Amino acid sequence: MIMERKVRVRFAPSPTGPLHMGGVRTALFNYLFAKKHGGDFLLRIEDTDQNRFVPGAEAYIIEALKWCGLVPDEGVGFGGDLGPYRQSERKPMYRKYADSLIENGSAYYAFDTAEELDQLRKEFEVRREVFSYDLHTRDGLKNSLTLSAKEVEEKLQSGQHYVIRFKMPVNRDIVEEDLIRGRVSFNTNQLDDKVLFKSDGMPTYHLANVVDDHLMNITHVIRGEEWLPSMPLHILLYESLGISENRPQFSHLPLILKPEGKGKLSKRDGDKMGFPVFPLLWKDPETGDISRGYREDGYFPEAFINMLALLGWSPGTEQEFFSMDELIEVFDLAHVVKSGARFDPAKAKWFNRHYLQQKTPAELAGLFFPFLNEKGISTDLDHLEQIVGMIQDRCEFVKDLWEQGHYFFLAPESYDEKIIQKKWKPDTNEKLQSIAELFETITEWNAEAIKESFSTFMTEKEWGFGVVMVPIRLALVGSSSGPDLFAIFEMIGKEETIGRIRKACLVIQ
RNA sequence: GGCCCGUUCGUCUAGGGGUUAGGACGCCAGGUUUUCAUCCUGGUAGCAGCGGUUCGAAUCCGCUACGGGCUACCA
Repeated sequence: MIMERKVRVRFAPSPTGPLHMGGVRTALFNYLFAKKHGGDFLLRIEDTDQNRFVPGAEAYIIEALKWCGLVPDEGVGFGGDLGPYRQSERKPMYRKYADSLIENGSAYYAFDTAEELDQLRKEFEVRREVFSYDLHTRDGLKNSLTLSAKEVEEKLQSGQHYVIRFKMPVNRDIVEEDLIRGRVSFNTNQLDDKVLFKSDGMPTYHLANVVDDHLMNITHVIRGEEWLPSMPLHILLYESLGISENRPQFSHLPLILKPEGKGKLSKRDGDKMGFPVFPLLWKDPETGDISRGYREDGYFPEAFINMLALLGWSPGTEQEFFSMDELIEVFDLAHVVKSGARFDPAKAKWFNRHYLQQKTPAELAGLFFPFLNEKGISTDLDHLEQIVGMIQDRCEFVKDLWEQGHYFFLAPESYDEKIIQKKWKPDTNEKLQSIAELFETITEWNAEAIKESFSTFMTEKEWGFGVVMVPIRLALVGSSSGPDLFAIFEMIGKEETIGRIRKACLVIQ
């Protein structure tokens, strides 16, 4: 009986900047797959390119994953027995793999300088061709395939810079069953001799990723579609290294596309259309540029995750709201969509609205409280809870509570001009003054009692409800929207209510 | 240019030989309401095109078109 290996997947970002929401989704799908199968989710930092290192990016990635609830079982910042989990710290481990490839003829030394290769690319371009270091060109270049053993030895000894390239085999069909896409095939004649080991002594992504996945017992590689073209190289690498027996299975996720226009979602789209592209706010350490984040924009992590889960995956049912546990329960690679998905910022907001409505007024009051403090407004939580209960269903974000309820704390400083034009008649002042007088006489100040006295009064005067309600609302709120007016009267109190009505009469003539 | 992947309402998607092609967001209309929003109800709208296989194709195959990705000593 063959025992199934424990599922182990990894999220392997490069710390070159803030984590894109597409990256978060990749992490999410990896996490869901791992948890669904009782496996491990690892975080490995792929920092083999020292030139692209950005300070703070790694900490950002870790914080973002934590905020999203995608906590790794192993990895940088999370412990684990198969570390280090930062590739720069694994540098000494890769050399012997590269050497073994040279030894068995799967790879070779190449001494061509970057300048020489650039020059070649330009020459090819003039002829409208594309230079590729491959079976057609490698025999005419400076490498251990064309140079004598002696020359190679001399160059190596003299410390001349070199890289190690994979020698792509001739005319082999590499066919792989991608767990999302099904059968995908490539012919090696179309593939080039990728650099595996750089002249600075670091492996490239291709070598490091294969070696590390092997050493870390990774069973499934779930990554973005941009990696699909290098899958045959990776498969060949496992084979040449003699470690293909337990090699992982591959799955390539579709990309997240711009809401409008062509191409994949980028930071610019967010700036242009006013939505975040990153989970957390990011300040570029070099330029100082700020990129907004879902967290700082007021999204709940559960809304962000729910939205992301349904972007490129569907449960096959009509359920649309999922907790993380529910996602784990039903997640399935087979239901990942193959085509790229356009991101819809309106739907992200809609998800946030849903999760906000799910919260109790007490919970929301707790979240709103610090926000008010920042504005220098002090109040007590019980009072706040009552207010929140009145305006919660009008909000998508916690910050909307202010937009929808500022008048509970501050008297309006101005009144909507359009509403004045439309609803403030010549006799409105007089009517409001008499209503203020009526309010003076009310001793039991609650919505129900006020409404009763008010109704009686209106009937006596034979005034239409609609004629005075809007002006009063304008006086109290500053605009024509909001919850039940009598509830507002009760909430802001008798003195304040009367004061605001009288003030409006003074200001609006 | 070459290679690879993809294509169902405007958007996210279900559906995998026989369905009135389902849901959600958005949008529109109606209802509720003292206002506005929420909410409720309803509506709008789709199988890229052409060939083939088949009694029958959104579904299988091919071609075309379109979209996307890759094509660095970046990941």
